[in-house]
Amino acid sequence: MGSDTDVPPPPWRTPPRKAQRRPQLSQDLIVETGLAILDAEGLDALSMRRVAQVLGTGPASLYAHVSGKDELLELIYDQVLGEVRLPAPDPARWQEQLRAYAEEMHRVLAGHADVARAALAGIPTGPNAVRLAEYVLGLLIEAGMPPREASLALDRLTLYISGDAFEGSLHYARMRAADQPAVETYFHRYVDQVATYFRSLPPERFPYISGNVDAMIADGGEARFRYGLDLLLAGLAARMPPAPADHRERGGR
Amino acid sequence: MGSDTDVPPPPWRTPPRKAQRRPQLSQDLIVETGLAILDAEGLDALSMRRVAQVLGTGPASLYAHVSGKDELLELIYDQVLGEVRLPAPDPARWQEQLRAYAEEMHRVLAGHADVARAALAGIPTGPNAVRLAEYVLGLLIEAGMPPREASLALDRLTLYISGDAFEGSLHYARMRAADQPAVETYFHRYVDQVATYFRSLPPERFPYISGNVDAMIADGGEARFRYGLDLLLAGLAARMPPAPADHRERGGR
DNA sequence: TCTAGTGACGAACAGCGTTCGTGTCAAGTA
DNA sequence: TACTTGACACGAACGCTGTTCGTCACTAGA
Repeated sequence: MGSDTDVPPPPWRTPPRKAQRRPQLSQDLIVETGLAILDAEGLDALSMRRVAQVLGTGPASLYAHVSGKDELLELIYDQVLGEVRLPAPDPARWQEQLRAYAEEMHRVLAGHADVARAALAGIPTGPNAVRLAEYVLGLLIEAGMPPREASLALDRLTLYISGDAFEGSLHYARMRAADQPAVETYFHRYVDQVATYFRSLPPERFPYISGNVDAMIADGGEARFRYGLDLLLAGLAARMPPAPADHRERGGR
Repeated sequence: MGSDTDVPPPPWRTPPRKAQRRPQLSQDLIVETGLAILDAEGLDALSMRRVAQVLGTGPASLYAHVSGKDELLELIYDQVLGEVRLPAPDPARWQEQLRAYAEEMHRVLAGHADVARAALAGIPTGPNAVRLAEYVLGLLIEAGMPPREASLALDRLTLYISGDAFEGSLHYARMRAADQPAVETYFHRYVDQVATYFRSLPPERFPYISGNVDAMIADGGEARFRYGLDLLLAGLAARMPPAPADHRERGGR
């Protein structure tokens, strides 16, 4: 979406205009800088002062382009959503495409450290969020789902994806806070810690937990996300009207 | 100004016998006070200084009983989880009981303002969280689900409940920040605002959103939560092995 | 009665988001 | 070309946060 609206190179007029005293602050520049800090140092390190410092100015200068930190987070989040790539909708394959959408969205959110913590922290109404909502809504409605239920499904699916990414980002933040070197190292230690705690529970009072520790720690974040997605999609498929509402194919089933 | 070093009312807990010089701080008292502040003024107002102020002391005094704010939030959250009441597990009615569990949990979280924001903010491992996990895990395993899948289902269900409550608590926080008098007033205005925004979108670019605004705002938080819960339960039911013995229902769809 | 130790706590540190008042530069107008 | 205007940059400050240090009062044990 951003590729057709922005025109990055106007080379005949602006480039040599280099006023170092006035660094040409803009909302886009602030958002870009904020996202860079978020990716490099995490959400906890993202402060107005930090953004201003990177831009070589004071925090007060940002408020001419951004109403506050909340708006900055929303803008950053929507910028990230712009990376979500969607195939052309094909309602006949709605289930497959819905899964692809969820996994793509999850992939993008996971790729930007703990940006998901900003996702749930505000109600996203940016242009990219709207674009994604339109896609899912259209897919479900064209597949035959009543609009009211389609909006419910969109809402729940979004909540699930954001919630899972949010939870994952918390682990990421803890890893960062603990100065752990690698993701695998941190995760291994964390899982070990939880497993040890579960095993230490009195078996007569918590037989199911203490007796199934290995089963509880068997699956990682990826498998957990897919399992919940499978549950939601199965639930949706059970509610979807059986025959496609298209005029041509009346399949017997 | 600011000479009011006298603490006017400690209405939550008045030490009747002990000397006022030593207010007998304890972890329980701190957690109780923190929960009271959370309920009365919201999570944003819950600070170490605020807790200390209510207890008539300084913030440094709290650190002898609580390692920091994170631990305090975890303790408060687990205290809230203690309010969840569970019936005796009956695996034959696992679906019904699982729904009851989810709604009870949701009810308790919603009853404590934005305590849910503390729920997702930390990984709960308190005694009450373990108790609830044991209940759900046992219910699903005894109903015939493999332990590994049962732990997946528990994980996803917990995420969904917490995520939904978290989202709701954000609205609560915004209502509080906007000094809105009543919940209904705030919600009505918010929904109106979103609906107006959706209607203002160009119909040729966003036909499904702008054409179904009424359907999108039809259902409130309660209905949305139940719908997602239905999806998850339906997905689980489809994966559950058929009942072992007496009663089997032929699905009529 | 003396001593040891534990918990309470004032003060301070470093950082946060945000606002105010002032300064300065670029563009518009005469 | 000279003047005006207005938007933007920004230093400083306010009030807040979580947390730590050093000290001090008090109580329990000898």
